[in-house]
Amino acid sequence: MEATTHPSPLPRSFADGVFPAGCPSRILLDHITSKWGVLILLSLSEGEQRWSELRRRAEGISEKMLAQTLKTLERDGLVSRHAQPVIPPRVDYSLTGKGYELSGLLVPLVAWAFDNADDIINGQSSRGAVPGK
Amino acid sequence: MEATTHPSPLPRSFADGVFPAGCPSRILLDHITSKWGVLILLSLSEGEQRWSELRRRAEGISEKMLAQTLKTLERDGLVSRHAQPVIPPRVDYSLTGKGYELSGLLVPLVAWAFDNADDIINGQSSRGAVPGK
DNA sequence: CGGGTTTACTTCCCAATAGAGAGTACGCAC
DNA sequence: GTGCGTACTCTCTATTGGGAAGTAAACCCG
Repeated sequence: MEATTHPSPLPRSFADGVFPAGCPSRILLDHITSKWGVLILLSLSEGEQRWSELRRRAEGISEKMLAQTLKTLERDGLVSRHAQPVIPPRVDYSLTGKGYELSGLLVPLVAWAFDNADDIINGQSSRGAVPGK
Repeated sequence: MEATTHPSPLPRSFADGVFPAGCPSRILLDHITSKWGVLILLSLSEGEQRWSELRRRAEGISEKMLAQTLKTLERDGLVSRHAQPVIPPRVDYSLTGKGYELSGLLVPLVAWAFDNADDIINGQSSRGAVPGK
């Protein structure tokens, strides 16, 4: 269906067969497109923030998931953690270089979702329903 | 790399407080950044494909999740479903206009993940481990 | 002409995962 | 010494996802 030409040429690599299950790309993709991963990367793209701030901004996240997501992103070298040994504890999180690179790609995606969300999600009453969702 | 300035100015809307849990943007974002949603949108960005083709290309997906994901994306108006009443059945899926728009934003993200995956995922032995993952 | 094959699903069951909420450590103000 | 505040971790339960089998109906094979 070459009618309109594709938005951008894909590297041949995922043209056929996408990429194998369990390969590094899949793993990384799962981390950064995870429900909370996106929100945290997005939030951090505004600058350094501490735990409690992130918790507030990623509204609805549980502490368990915040901890887990941050740990994963830190391990991936996308966010860096700076803990000050004071009491009560204070830990600041920020994006690394790679994290910023990534957030630059994430932002337009989220912006698009934001712009189109109302159109798409509301006014879908007569278009066939998925049971659970 | 943009040392200190942000990659792109975010709409004020998600600058503070991100967006509320359960709002349309969140729902849509969850659909399109879901593990399988990304892969299917990406695969379809190459053109119309039938069920069995998608199943093969999104390696590792279960039939249940393929059905569910396609249903969600169709409901969101991102993919369109064209069923031919033949036996054995033949159903073709393709992106809608909005779907193409979206895939144009998704592709660079996936390409980035693809390029950085090896660096990031391999060679992370000494950097602290997350239990399950 | 009976049986196997093919395709696009749906349903059921169980394992894995996410979420809610309580628990913890520690210093400080009162 | 009681209580607060922060950044976690732990445990228990709710939700979700994968695997496999089931289904319909035209076709090919022998």
